[in-house]
Amino acid sequence: MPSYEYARPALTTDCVVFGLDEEDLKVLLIKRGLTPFKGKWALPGGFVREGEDLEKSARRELQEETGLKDIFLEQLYTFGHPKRDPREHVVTVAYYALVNLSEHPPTADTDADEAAWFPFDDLPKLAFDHSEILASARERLRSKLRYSPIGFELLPEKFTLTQLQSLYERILDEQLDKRNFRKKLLKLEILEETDEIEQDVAHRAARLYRFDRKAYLEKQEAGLNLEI
Amino acid sequence: MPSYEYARPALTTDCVVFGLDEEDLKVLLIKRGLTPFKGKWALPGGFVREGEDLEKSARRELQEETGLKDIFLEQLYTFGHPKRDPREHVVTVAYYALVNLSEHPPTADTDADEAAWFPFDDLPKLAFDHSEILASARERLRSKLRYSPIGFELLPEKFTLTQLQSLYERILDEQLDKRNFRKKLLKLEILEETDEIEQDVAHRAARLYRFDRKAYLEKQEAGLNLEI
DNA sequence: ACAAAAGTGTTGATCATACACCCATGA
DNA sequence: TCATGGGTGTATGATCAACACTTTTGT
Repeated sequence: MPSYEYARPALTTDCVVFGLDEEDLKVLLIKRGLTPFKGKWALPGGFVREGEDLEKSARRELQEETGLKDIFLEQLYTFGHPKRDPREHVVTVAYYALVNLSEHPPTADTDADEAAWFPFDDLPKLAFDHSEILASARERLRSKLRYSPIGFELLPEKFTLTQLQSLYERILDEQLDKRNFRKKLLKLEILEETDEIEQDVAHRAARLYRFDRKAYLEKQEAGLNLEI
Repeated sequence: MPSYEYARPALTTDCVVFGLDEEDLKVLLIKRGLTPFKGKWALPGGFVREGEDLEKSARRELQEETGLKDIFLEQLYTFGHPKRDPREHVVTVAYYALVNLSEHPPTADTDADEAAWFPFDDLPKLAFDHSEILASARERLRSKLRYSPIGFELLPEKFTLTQLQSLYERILDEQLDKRNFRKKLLKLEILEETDEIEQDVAHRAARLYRFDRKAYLEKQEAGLNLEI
């Protein structure tokens, strides 16, 4: 059955970009310059080109629309309800990405459209089924964080244990015990203690740690359980 | 940016159907009747039609090619490498399905092609990148089984605890302790004890249990951890 | 009576949780 | 010297892993 017997749905990629600052878990949205949903906020994304790899497409669109590149990106789910785009049947392969907000300030570069960070808990109405995609990405982030050290992607290279705990608390949406949290994370032996401390704080400065990717990969290979 | 500015990749769905019998974890394959890979074994699947929902498409192809319907089916991952199909760029949304083999005998109905069950550990060379899709489905099955009671989909409605344990052992590929396994599963309270026992065995007959879907959903709602 | 699998409890080790105070620093 | 968050240990209960024998049934 050759493909040209039937009309094809169109194919896009969309990307849920998460960032974290002192206040919130944030999401990067772009303001649409074109119909449909012109002027509405939406996920960055666009049509996949013939011959283009899906992840490459997601990364290309992300860079064109928000300036972001070389960031953590993982496939989320493919959404294909025939009516999700009012024009025609458009299937979208959704990705989610994590960035360190301190290196990607509140308003990113933009190619054509306006881009801005929104608190996840205070989002505008979104175009298409993008709210659904966002909810699904939020759920994935939560569950993935429980068994995989992806949180580091949201932090600067060097961070304090309190920053890390706060990240877990805000993403998992539950309070954690300080002592137990530290014990557990240090026991994993995937954090490297640096000899630096945080700067410019009006109290005792905390030690800075760094994620030890190599140690993590070795432990993962060895089949160790790295749940938090 | 309207979709017709660029040529579109084609879109298919493919389905990895797992079954379990006394011997093996098995996979349902079809023999391709058309080029490319004519005569080679492949996953059941085919082109998504304009206006057709993805999951519906996967189910339709599955029924057309293997006769299977109304089975557990879940989206796996979307594979889109531009060269995965030698003809042109074809993106496939892969699903995986679980069936109770005792109700779907070794050779299924077929629409156009030949369909047959193969032991997962002794597969023929497959068309396209279907080996990769299969490996990915196997991994998903393993990890999903650890925290979700999907194993019941592979068993008859009523089953013994030994059957269930054997299922876990074969999918997780590790030996489990009989007493601990029983304790753990019974404590979850998602198994309903029937008043029947297995028939025609040359030894003491085991009690039959049934998966209590309602109890499971309630516990899941309540946020209980149902890891094995 | 024998072969085959069913069924059943206890113990020790490990892990998770709960919890409160002193310390270092800058203002 | 005060305010702020940094950093630390222990005790209790819960959970997990290891382990072997008796029971039931069919042949």
